[in-house]
Amino acid sequence: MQGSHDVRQPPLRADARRNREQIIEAARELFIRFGTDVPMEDIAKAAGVGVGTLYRRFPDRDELIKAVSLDNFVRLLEIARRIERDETDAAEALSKLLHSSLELRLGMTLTGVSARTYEAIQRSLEHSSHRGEVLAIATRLLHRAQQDGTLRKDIEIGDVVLALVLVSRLIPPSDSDLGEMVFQRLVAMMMDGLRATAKGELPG
Amino acid sequence: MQGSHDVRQPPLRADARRNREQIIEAARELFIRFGTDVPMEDIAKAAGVGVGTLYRRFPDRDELIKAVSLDNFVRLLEIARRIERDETDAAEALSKLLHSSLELRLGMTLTGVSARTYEAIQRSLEHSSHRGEVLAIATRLLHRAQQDGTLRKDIEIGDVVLALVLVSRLIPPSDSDLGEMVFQRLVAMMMDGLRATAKGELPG
Amino acid sequence: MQGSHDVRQPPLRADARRNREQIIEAARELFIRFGTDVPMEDIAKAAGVGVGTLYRRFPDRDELIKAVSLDNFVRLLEIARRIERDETDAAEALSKLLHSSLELRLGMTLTGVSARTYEAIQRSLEHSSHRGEVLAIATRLLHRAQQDGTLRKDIEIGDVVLALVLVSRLIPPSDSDLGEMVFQRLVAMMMDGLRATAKGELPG
Amino acid sequence: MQGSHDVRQPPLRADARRNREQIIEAARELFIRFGTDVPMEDIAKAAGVGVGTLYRRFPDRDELIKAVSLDNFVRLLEIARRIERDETDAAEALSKLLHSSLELRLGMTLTGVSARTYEAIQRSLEHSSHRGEVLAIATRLLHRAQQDGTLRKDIEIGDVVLALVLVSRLIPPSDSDLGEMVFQRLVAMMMDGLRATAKGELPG
DNA sequence: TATGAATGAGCCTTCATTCAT
DNA sequence: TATGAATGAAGGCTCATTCAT
Repeated sequence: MQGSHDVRQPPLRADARRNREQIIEAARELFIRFGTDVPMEDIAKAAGVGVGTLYRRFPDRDELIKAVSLDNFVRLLEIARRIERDETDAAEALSKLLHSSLELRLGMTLTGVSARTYEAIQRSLEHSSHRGEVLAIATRLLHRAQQDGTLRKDIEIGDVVLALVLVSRLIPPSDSDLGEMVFQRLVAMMMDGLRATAKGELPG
Repeated sequence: MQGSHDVRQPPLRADARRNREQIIEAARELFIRFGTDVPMEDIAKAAGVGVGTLYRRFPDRDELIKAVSLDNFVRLLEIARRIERDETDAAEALSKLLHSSLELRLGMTLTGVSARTYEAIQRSLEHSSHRGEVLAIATRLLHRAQQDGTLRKDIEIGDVVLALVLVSRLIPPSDSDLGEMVFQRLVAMMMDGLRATAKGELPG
Repeated sequence: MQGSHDVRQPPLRADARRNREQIIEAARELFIRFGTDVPMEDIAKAAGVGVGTLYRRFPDRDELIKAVSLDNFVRLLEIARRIERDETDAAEALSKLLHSSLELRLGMTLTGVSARTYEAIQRSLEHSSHRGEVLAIATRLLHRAQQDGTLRKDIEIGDVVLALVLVSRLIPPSDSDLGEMVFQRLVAMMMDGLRATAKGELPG
Repeated sequence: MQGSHDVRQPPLRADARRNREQIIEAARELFIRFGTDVPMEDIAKAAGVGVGTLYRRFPDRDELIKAVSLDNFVRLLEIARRIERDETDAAEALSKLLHSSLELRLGMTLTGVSARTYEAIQRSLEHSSHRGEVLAIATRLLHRAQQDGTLRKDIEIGDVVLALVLVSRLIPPSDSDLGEMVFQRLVAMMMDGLRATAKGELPG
């Protein structure tokens, strides 16, 4: 699955395709830094195109958000597959997956996105299919780790996902190395919370 | 919380004071639900006053955000003091503090707040003083818990704060009981990550 | 019914009311000259207010069109009543009514108004009530004229209305006196078409 | 109508010519239904070509309007000639001419056409030549009818033209048969207004 | 030559803030 | 002092027109 995002459309012309990718790239960047309500014009400028081009490709802001979000999942899926294939220690694999999601800022702050839009995005076919596959991989990893005895038995994949979403939503604290470090510690702590040695009782 | 939030101002008349409180209350509510960029007019309406009144009290949006944020810390400080006084188990106390912050949605999503503003808020005198006191309490609790051997020794108060901010920033997951439960599990997991039994090495 | 256009609203402040009237006046003028799709900003400017004010009063273009249209009918109703009261010759009265409608450009070209909007306007309560009253008067006049034997018996009020709408939709041929004259001749001709002496058979 | 509408151009290739005609046809259709300010892209799509092709044929919207309008007159002229040749009763011939214009929606609402453009169109050579011929025919018919004593003597060709423009500008009343009927009655009434039996005095 | 992508000007609308009542 | 009206800057989006493929 290397990339054809559009279904049932005549393939884009080479230049149009390049534009599309630049727009998504620029949008991801700006969404992460300023939230999903940055001016469309800024996105267009960052992508090196006019607003018109942006709107031709993505009829409105929601479509663009959806596209960026989908693109994120496409990348993550690729990563998840590689991790599952290459990493034998299941708990370690899960940890790597968490880190990767973080790097993608997968749960970028969806500033100003209405609940309706959010649901729509989630429900979109391709989106949910990719998400489903990533989840399937994560679930397999979790189960293996639980059977290995490295992760506690009373957690479910939902707990992992929530942690992930949560962390990735953190506004990057000024891009500094310090910020990076803070992230790392946090993830490490959370992983510790997931381990089999943990003693607390989980509610629910 | 013995009252006058403003320094060096003649105390407000009773009705003016009531207005001020209603505005802060309404703003907190709307900030949590829709982000800090809700229309000022909506806030005024929710508070039952005209925009003019709102602006008389808070010269601009940033002032209002600052005020709501400060008000949050005032409340939290009160809670923190009570917890420290009443709860003998330090780790448990820290856990309660985490939960309370959560309930206040302390780190309400500061949508659209520029980094500059954010810093300004943080630096503001009263603000930092309250925050400092809460932090001091949390630090005492952490140290006690570490000496008790209930929390691991390689964490610092910053880790706790980050966890706290993080969790409190969660978009309220649709107000349902399920959402509540999800919260609880997450916090429990994080607490487990903080415990002395945890085995991982923290980076940094 | 001298003028309170808003139902169930607190009465507007004096200045606001004046603005409202100026806006309607300006809009009527520009709608007639350039169609109902003139830039809102031009209307605001012509009314001597900012766009914001215009939008505060009329949430969107359709509301403005509706208001202008209603205002037209309010005026026409007043005129119709006076004519019915003062003019004893029924055919002459009808002719005068035609001329008045014309002067109001009652059927100003509703450029770019969607069918949906158009219907909505027609259906609006106040609108249809006013229109209904004008129609009632016109119908009475027509019947009287038919009994007098001055107007032909095979026409109905709908024929008159259509003629009226039609004529008033004519783009004013460059405001000249010539244009005025042309109008007059046309109406005269149409009246002749309505008279009892006419010999043609009407289809339908 | 022996074909080349453009003067002093090499005749178009067969396919180009077909494109041209399809565009004019589509434009007429859309102009009538939505006014002359429909998006150019819609016209192109309806004609089954790309916008580029449309612009190659008609450098801008005004040219297209002019072309459609001219095409209308070309057709009308043909009709007028046939009517004059075949219909012996002059008043009846005039009536038929009115109806034909109506069917062509000759005076389609020139939404958003600036006065300047409008004048330009009128003045254009071919346009005025065709219009001139139609007018000449209409004038001959009018005179004949006046001498026959079937039409009143105080009207001029301009009155007829105005009536015609007027009627043809009617927004197609929802395509229904009822709408058709309404048209017919109106034209009949106007013809009656033109007849010699009419008694009114025309101003001017 | 035909196509449809890209551009950007222009209008629409919202809303923070100011100010008359 | 409280209110809500007025302003205008800013961002959204559309579409006429140009231009690369």
